Amino acid sequence: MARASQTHMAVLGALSIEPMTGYALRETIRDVLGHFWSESFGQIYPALAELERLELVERSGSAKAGSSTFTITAAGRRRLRELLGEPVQVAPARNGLMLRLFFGRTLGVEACRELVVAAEADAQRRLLEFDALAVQVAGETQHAADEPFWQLTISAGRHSAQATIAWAQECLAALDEVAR
Amino acid sequence: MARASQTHMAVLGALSIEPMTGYALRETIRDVLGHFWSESFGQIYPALAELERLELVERSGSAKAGSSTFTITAAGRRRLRELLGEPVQVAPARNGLMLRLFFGRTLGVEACRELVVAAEADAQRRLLEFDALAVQVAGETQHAADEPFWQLTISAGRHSAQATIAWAQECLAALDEVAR
DNA sequence: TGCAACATGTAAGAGGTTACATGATTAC
DNA sequence: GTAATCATGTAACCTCTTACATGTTGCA
Repeated sequence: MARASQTHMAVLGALSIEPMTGYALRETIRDVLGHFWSESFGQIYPALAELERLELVERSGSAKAGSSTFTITAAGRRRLRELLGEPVQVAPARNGLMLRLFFGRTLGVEACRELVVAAEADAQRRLLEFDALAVQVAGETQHAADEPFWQLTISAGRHSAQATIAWAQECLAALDEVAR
Repeated sequence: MARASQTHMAVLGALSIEPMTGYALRETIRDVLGHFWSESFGQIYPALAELERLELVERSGSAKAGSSTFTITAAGRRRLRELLGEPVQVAPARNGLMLRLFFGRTLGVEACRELVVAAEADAQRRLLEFDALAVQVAGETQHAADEPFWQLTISAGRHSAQATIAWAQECLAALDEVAR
């Protein structure tokens, strides 16, 4: 059995919702999974070719004609279930903001403050996005069976953004203490 | 000017606290920066060689002798300040747990529940770690000037863990609704 | 004496991004 | 007609991890 591929999981997953072109696949991943997943063109097309070779997806219309739609096969759905059941791979932590704050004495209090303010603003923006997204998903009646699961991921984003905002405010108070 | 390197930032940063061997460097990064940063051996040694070539660190004792200590130079400290001042690079999001929950209808409610329970347990464990870490850092009088900054990163970890716990509990309630 | 931990490095390869090349279709 | 968008793919390159090879030091 081929080894687990996270890209295959994302691509098969997206195609399990509805058939689409490679281009639309990328847009869907960016717009729908964007707050917790990403794939680039350089990954998507080779993945589709590989999945086609394995008969996990089917292509209708030729690539030359400018546009071909990919549909997940029954074997593809089985493979998707298999991939989803594999242990979650935790990506090694790499948080550039925390690295800078850790060396805050060298970076300087003012620069730290700016980074924290920017992080808070970004979290506020994300919070608004999640609010809008939750309403939008709730209104899509054609995906009613998926909706509760999708709301879980939106809720996770919201909790994360709120935590960032609370932390940032605590941070700014602490940095005031340091500056004094 | 050489382009920004995140690994150089982490290595120079760690050496700015105290001189050490490559091996100790890896242990320090894992134990001290571990909850928000990681570097592997395969990155650290080439980075040290490159930094030595650029005269940003100095090696005392030869590699052949089995052990050499690396010390940051004045130019190294300047370079570190420069690197810390560069814009934070945001890594593309890749959250395997969220991807699985998003396709929860295919994965199944029970498997989702197990993933969420595991995520909550992990967050609880991290919370205890942060509590211990905060006390430990507060007790290290030799790093008094760095301490407030280090506490900021610990506080971020704590907020993040707490958010995960709150989310997980909400999640389990929502999954009960779905299962019913 | 032999094992565990300390220490340094290299090589192979997976995985991923970016830029480029190319062309079709649609809207103005 | 021409610009923007849709669409497919490749190539170069970079980063990072893993496994391997090698040797030293301390200690039970």
